[in-house]
Amino acid sequence: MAPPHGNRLLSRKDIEQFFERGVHTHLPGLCVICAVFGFHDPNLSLLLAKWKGVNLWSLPGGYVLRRESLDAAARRVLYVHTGIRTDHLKQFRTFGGPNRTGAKLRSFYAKLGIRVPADAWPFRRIVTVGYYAFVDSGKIRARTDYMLDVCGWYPVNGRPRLSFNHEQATRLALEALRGRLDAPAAGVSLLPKRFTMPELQHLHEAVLGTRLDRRNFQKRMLEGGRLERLAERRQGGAHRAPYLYRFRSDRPQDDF
Amino acid sequence: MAPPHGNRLLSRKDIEQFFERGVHTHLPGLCVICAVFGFHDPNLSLLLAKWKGVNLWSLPGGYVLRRESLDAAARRVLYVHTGIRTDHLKQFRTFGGPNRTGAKLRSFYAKLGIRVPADAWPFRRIVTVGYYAFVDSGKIRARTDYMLDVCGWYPVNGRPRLSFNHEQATRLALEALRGRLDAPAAGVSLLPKRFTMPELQHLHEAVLGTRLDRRNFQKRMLEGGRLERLAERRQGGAHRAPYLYRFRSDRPQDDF
DNA sequence: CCAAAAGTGTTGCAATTACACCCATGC
DNA sequence: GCATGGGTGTAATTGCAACACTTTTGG
Repeated sequence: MAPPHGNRLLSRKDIEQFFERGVHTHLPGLCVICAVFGFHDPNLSLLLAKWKGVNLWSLPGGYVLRRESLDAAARRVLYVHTGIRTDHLKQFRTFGGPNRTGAKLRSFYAKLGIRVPADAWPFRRIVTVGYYAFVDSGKIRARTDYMLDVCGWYPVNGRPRLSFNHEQATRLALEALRGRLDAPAAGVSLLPKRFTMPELQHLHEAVLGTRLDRRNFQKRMLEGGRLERLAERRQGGAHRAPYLYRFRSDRPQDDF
Repeated sequence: MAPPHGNRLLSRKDIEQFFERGVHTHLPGLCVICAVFGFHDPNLSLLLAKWKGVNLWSLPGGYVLRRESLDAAARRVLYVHTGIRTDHLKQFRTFGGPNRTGAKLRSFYAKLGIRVPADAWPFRRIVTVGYYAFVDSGKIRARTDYMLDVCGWYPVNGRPRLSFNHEQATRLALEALRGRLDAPAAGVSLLPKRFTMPELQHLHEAVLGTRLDRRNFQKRMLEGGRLERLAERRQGGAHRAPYLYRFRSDRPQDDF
């Protein structure tokens, strides 16, 4: 995955350029949003951004270039706003009500002192393709581009209230994520190469929002032989040392 | 659902108008397609259209008006091309590769003798929101608008090969349809108000593409008490007369 | 030595699958 | 009367959920 825009996040200049030339470089009337769920044992969080100078929280999102796929747009947009890279973005729904607009953004750009055409397409009706992803929020720190005051991880339960229709989008994305948990090797990419059974269990529990039985969980994970137990145990924690496991790499992993 | 365009299907004049004024009335770069599955005991079919004068088969599709939702666009588009109305269109996927274009359509309009701007947006890159539906192909006859030679039902296995990416879209739509079969009351709207258990079973078998056990099927359908058996039986067929059932209407039906 | 986490197997229930016989009807 | 489809119940299996005791480790 080549770094888009080099390694920079969006700058003020990028935004000004977008409003000057965006109609040539981007697909008008279309945007993508990314519901990025983060896991850091044992917590499930959501990547949220607060727009600079206004009381506006949302999922990270942005516009689609004329020469890139929607999937690539989701990856790039996530990167240029938050510095986060992932290849595991999946579509969950496209939103296209006639009253969905970016009208709220006008005052945002006004406060930043960025001159924008009053009728630029980002302020008018917009169709939004929703993506979700699941990453390790311990490893991955979010940065903030020029447009944002804050960008970071918030607990899924007890997060700021989101604007646009992102509350609804988040609910749908979480449902989609839950539906993927029974896939073989679900969640592997969020754990270190060698991980313990309790760690894997916490991941599942965080996503499902429920508690699971240790023994039944272990049985389910081991059946099918995708996991391999190592001789070694994880030392250093309090209490009895748990075994380490790793995923057998010879099998295809759909994963998150 | 108010009849769009009165009760007319698309005429030559509508198409000419679209290419003159469409940029004002429609959202550019966006279209919807409808994978409409039809059931007529015991066959599962798919609604397909052959474009006039060219060897081009596809799912029915069309463009989105500036003032309508995507869902409404899917309903309207289906109607104005095929005369079919349904409220049960559901989204299954949005396709947005950078090479998806309507370039093939240029020669189509040329053969029809319709003057179109060479660079009109329908020939350039287009993002497509896919919808699917499930209707009674016995009750519902498809008509053909001005653009089509043929529009009708074809067996899902053994249909003409589809252009654009509609083969892939059809596969994804069928998967989505199958996933809805375990919903309560799945498939009711495709059957007469009073129907027999074998009829309901054939419907499920057609969608799943497998055979089911009569007794187990009946058990599953009856548990939960959504079906009510009537005293009457369906007379007139060969062999033993099966009971009639109807759905209890006091319960919410998601259905297809 | 106590608290807290991790390892391990069995049992019971519920859901699903498999299966066989009788009945009604048309030809 | 026979072939065909429809009606019904039970037995076997499978999958899932519930559950208790022992081991290890740090404090």
